[in-house]
Amino acid sequence: MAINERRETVLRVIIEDYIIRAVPVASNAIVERHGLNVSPATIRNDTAYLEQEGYVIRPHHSAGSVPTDKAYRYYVELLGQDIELPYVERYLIHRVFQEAEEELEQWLKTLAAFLARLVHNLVVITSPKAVRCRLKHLDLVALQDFMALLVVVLYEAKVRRQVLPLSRKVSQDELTKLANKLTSIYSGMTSSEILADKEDLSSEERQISECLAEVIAAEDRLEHGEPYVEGLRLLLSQPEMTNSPRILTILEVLEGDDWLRSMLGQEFSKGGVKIVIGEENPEPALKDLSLIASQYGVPDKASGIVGVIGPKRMDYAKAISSLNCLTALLSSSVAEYI
Amino acid sequence: MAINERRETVLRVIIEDYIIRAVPVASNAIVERHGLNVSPATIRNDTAYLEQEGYVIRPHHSAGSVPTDKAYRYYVELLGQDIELPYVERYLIHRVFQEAEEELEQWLKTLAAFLARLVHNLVVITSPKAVRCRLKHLDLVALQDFMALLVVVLYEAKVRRQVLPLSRKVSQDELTKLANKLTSIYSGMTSSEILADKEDLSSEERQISECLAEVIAAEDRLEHGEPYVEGLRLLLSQPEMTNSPRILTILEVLEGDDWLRSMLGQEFSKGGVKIVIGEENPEPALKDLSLIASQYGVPDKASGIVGVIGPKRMDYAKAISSLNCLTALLSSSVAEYI
DNA sequence: TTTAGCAGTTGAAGAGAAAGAGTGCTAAAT
DNA sequence: ATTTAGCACTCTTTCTCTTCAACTGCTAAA
Repeated sequence: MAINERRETVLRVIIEDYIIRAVPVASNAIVERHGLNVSPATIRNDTAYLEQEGYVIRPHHSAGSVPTDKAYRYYVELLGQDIELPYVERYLIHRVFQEAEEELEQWLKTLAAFLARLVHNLVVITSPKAVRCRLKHLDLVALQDFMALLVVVLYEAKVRRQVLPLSRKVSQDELTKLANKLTSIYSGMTSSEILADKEDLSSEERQISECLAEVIAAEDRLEHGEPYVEGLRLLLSQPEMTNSPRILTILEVLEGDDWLRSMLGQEFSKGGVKIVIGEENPEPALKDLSLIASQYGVPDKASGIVGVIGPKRMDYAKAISSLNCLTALLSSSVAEYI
Repeated sequence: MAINERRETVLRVIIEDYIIRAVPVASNAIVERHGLNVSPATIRNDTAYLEQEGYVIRPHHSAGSVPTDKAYRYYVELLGQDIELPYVERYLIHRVFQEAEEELEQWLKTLAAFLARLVHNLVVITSPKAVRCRLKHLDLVALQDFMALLVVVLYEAKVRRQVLPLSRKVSQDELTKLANKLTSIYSGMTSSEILADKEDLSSEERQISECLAEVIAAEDRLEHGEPYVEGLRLLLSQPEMTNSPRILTILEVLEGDDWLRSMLGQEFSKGGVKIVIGEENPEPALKDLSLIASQYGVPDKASGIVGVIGPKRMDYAKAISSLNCLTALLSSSVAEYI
């Protein structure tokens, strides 16, 4: 009783059948739907073996086989990273990609929504985030007598605002001059460079530059850019989600702020996609979902993440290959803008 | 057989009881829970009348009363607009409001999430949108030889980006000078003012200023600011949502782009809240939900919207008064920044 | 106009019974 | 040693039937 070629085939057939139908796979069906030249009884012997080895379980004693996490893990390792995405899908992704909208946010949202429809699951894309942000430009806007708004424009046209308390009444004219001066000194610098270069500044300018550096440093500290989540309805329309209190706990997690961090906390294998299956998931509420995520961008410069979240029973081949296709495009786009 | 005081009381009691318990209200319960000095049989006569007049229906022949849309409409008219929010809630809203985060987006998100928890339903807040946007500042960033990025900073620190094709190769230095010149000319202007004032410009500058005006005009054309939606889990955890295919169609609408427009398309009664109940809703998928929305800001200058979406059986008094409280705060905040 | 009393309705919950799907096991065949 | 046919067994699903409890509607009296 050992693993052999037919048993591997049987396992693969069970997984792929279950991915499509979401129903336990019977020995009969395995034979019928995949011209294996053996009888159902033989298949039953094989599935008994697979069950013993922990690759499948039965919902109850006389039911068909359902793949376990171990089976899915086996399956994705078997698939590998280099899956060819069918031409039609590839073409569509390219098309949507090229129809760049003027706004980055809108564009990422559109991409996420499109990918979600393609893989029929939830998709999250984070905006590209530079490892070390650099100042492009700063503005100071008078709010009240002792209060100004510091507008910080970073490279990649990211903008941050910060309310700034002043020790005296400063006119808008004066503020504009201040802003111009500081912009010309600090443009192109990172937060630590700004902190280092403070000679020849009045105490007031010094105070603003410290605030400025802190805004940029805060940006640096973020682990990822703004996440765009699309396709919740697609995830929730999956058969395993229909009637269950689970969807509420899932929503609860997804509406929170730190699920992304906890999911993506671990490093990415360079270039490849990261796959988290069921119980491997650190977040308890998501323990019967799978996550496939991929990093795009330029390593050590600027990068973002594209991820697909769906039931464990998801079309891994399609998700992986779509992700590969999209991240390649996004990476080249980021490379251009750096 | 006509409406009289007790019957109005009975109707109010039915509505308020149903809002709390989400279960058909029996004649017994009406008497017991609200010391009416009559017998259940009398109440039954009254509910029979209310049913005839279309204020309540019965899910089946021997069940208690459930309020109709007409009843809710009657109820909110009765409530009026000036409901006092209990001190605790008012205090909490003020507190969250004062804890301003540095980023407008983050702050609105926090406010929406807080309000959602308070009214236990879905909340949407749109960012304030100026009727006529004014340029604060513009930047030009070299991308490639014949391509620049136009960064437009509007008042209220809104930022828009637009890729700009150039007819020749322009250095970053030259672009910066161009941007400074155009900023000094156009700062504080609206899109039509920019279009009007184009004398003394080279054809290149003219081209940029047209692009600039178009970006601002596009912003003007938007009907509302960016919407922040929070509390989906709260809406979906309402008893009427638990097991139903409805939640999928609702999600479908909510994930789309134009439900807000269709819901808020009609004008706001000045100052007051707008209430849409059940069938009054233009969007079919939302026909058994209610929307309560309120506009904040400075009329004809800049404004946004705060809305609560929940089952028809929602706590209208609490929602209306919370909304009033929050919009007052938001309005004064917008007035300050204008 | 209100009330007590009671018959009548309806849905919800539970208990069988029957049907269907699919396996496990055994003994024979290859 | 593997494979297969055959059959008993298990478990879920679905239906029907019954019972129960929750209410109302109606009637006749207060």
